[in-house]
Amino acid sequence: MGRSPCCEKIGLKKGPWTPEEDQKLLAYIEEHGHGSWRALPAKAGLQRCGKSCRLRWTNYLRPDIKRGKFSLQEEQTIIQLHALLGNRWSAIATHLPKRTDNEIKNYWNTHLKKRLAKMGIDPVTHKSVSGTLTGTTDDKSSKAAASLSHMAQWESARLEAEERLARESKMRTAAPTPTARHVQQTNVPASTASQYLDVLHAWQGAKIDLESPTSTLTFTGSNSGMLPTHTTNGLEVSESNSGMWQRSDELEGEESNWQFFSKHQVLGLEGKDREEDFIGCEEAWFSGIAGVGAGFTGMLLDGSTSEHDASECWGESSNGQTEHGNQASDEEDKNYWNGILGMVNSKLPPQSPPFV
DNA sequence: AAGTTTCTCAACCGCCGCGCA
DNA sequence: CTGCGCGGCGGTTGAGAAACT
Repeated sequence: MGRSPCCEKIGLKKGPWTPEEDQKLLAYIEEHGHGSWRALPAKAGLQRCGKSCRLRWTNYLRPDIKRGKFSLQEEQTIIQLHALLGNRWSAIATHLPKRTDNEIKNYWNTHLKKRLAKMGIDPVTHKSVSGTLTGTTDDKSSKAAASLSHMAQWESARLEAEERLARESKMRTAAPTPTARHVQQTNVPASTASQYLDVLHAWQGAKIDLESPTSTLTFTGSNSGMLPTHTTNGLEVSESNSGMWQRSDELEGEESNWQFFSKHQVLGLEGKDREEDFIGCEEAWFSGIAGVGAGFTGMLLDGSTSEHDASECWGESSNGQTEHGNQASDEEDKNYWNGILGMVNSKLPPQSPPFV
């Protein structure tokens, strides 16, 4: 098409932004909004192209950005969503408030991908490479993988529906805010919520139809939707090996917010900061969320493998070297895992069967 | 202590889809 | 209907930092 470049290549600065440039950009946007990115640099007195300004703003200067280490919960969410969505970083970012797609992409490429690979999980397919991970059976693996595939298809359809609804709502209302893409998928106008819900109901319905051998879903009525509850081999807190999608109706009145609750949240471990001494639990989670492994719950419940596998996960040191053979012999590790189990047990609803 | 390798992440590049004229 | 401009997205790069030899 012979399109012109996004900006004049000559005379524009590239590379790292200086504090002065940041200040200029920040001051301008705070006063005027960004408006047209293409026109912004000249107005703000910056020798940058609009694209560079937009990137700097969205990835760094925006006030609603959370920086620093990813929490364990965020890591789990990223892996879960990547298994469902693939490299759709912007879609993944909509599920991680205050994180940018660029940051998530970087974190995946530099940390999570390597760790999954190291554990014998293909970071692309999220399937076990060897098929022997954590002693899982082939039968379990294939069923879990099939289930995940269904979920991926439905999540994809759901996202498309959300995008469509967002577009429709945009047509009906005023122009969206500059950061609309970060809002559009969670906040749905009441006028379109019913359509949105159709998709979500179908999504939930399909999950019922999946007839997972390890999970059944029941629904209890709520004011405007369904709230899935779970019974998994008599344990009510685990759906498949991953977590659960839940809708929160109480947040914004008529607005519906769908949210993925990780297993740790379901189990009552949410809010625990990622600490060095939490790596073992983290690794256990990785084994579970692979979609093909025995799962965190499985490891905890399966007496024949639980402590062994958990200890192997725990054995991974911070320098990235997997210390095979450093098993449950360490008394500290035992205490640690007992502590985790105790925490899990203490946070379970009274009617839930205890871990053994 | 110095050189080399590896890791991290901000920033860039190019393509794509949408909206407008 | 078509072409163009723009914003957004995902892949990639490269400079600096950290780790290793």
